[in-house]
Amino acid sequence: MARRNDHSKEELAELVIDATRHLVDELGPGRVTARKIADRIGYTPGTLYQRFANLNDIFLHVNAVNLAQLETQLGAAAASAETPIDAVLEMGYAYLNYAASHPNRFALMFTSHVPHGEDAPGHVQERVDALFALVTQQMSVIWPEADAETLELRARALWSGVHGVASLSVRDQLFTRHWQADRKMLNELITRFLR
Amino acid sequence: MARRNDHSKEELAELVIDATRHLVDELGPGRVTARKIADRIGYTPGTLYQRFANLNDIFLHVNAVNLAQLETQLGAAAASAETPIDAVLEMGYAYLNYAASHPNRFALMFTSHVPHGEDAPGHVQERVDALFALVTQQMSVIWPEADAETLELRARALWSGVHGVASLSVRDQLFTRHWQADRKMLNELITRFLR
DNA sequence: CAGAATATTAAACAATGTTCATTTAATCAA
DNA sequence: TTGATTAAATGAACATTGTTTAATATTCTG
Repeated sequence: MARRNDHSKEELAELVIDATRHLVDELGPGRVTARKIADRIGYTPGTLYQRFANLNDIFLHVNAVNLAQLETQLGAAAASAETPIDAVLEMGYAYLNYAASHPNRFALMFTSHVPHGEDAPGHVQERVDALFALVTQQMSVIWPEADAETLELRARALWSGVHGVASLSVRDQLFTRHWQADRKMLNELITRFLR
Repeated sequence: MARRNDHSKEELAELVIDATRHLVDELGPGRVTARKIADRIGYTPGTLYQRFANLNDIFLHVNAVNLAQLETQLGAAAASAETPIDAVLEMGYAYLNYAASHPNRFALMFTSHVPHGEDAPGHVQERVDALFALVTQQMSVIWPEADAETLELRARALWSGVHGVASLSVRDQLFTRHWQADRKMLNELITRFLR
């Protein structure tokens, strides 16, 4: 068998990314192998390397997709809020929720060894920027007189905090058995910061 | 060659842990292999598996050592401060500093896939607890009237935030080119929280 | 319809974590 | 001082990994 034009380049790339996405969900980042991806889409491992530089490259593309998805969820959460403070809170909960619902995706994005080299899809940085922008936007409502630099700093500061809670929570490194400790901590962190 | 009593069980275990610690520093968690560890201490890979269940087990022991070291540094930072708020700030800086100085150690502790199973050295949880305790302690000075549960929650909330800044900073995921952005963010986060 | 271009494969490579029978030295009993 | 027992360390093997590449078979082009 060789050269069956079952899929176009773009279709194949999407097949690979999608299969990898699901494999990551099912097995966790560390157990996703080139052969498993190839198996799932009905190709052989070698094929992957024509569209992607290596496995890491594929993971980066998966991250881009997931970040975009996360971004829309955060956007929706913010949109449903009445006040800017509520918006940030809701976004925080949405973030926590995403991490809890898709721990493996979250791990791939933030707690796996996926170095973003030159060949990385520029999308990733853009997506993270967009994420921070959502927070900055709310803060500009809370502090209308603050300059851009201050807002950027504060947004990143608070959101890093939110990220910290989510990170430790997914990895069960909070070591507390309070019910919904992560949500309570998030509430504490955000309200004290924005007050 | 076989059975040369060059080292006792305990000595050998320490040799392994120490060699792994340095290899992690030099190569990053992902590039440390059983053969490299064995090479460095002048043994063969098989030997590692008499003292440790597997590579992951070794990593967990390395984490325990590193956590203890981090703990002493945070303790020292707090001790040198005048006020409790300063103490938390200094601890935060020390945390950030440790992450920046030893990014690979930090990665192994928090951003690598090192599942802590049953066989895990209980030390790890105890070390994390001790770390949180350092923060809680300062907060009990700031809020003398607060009950234990509130303090625990607040300490974990703030420290998760600090951890978030450090995490994103080590991985260059803050995507800002402000000079010492991480330190500024940390200051913002802590002072606003404790104010 | 011949020939060029290319998508896909299959096989190979070195390196990985881990296991285990074998070998060698140290320990113990006499 | 022997001989037998115990245990430490080896080395070879295994399956699996990411990645490369020559060969293959199909589609495209003239």
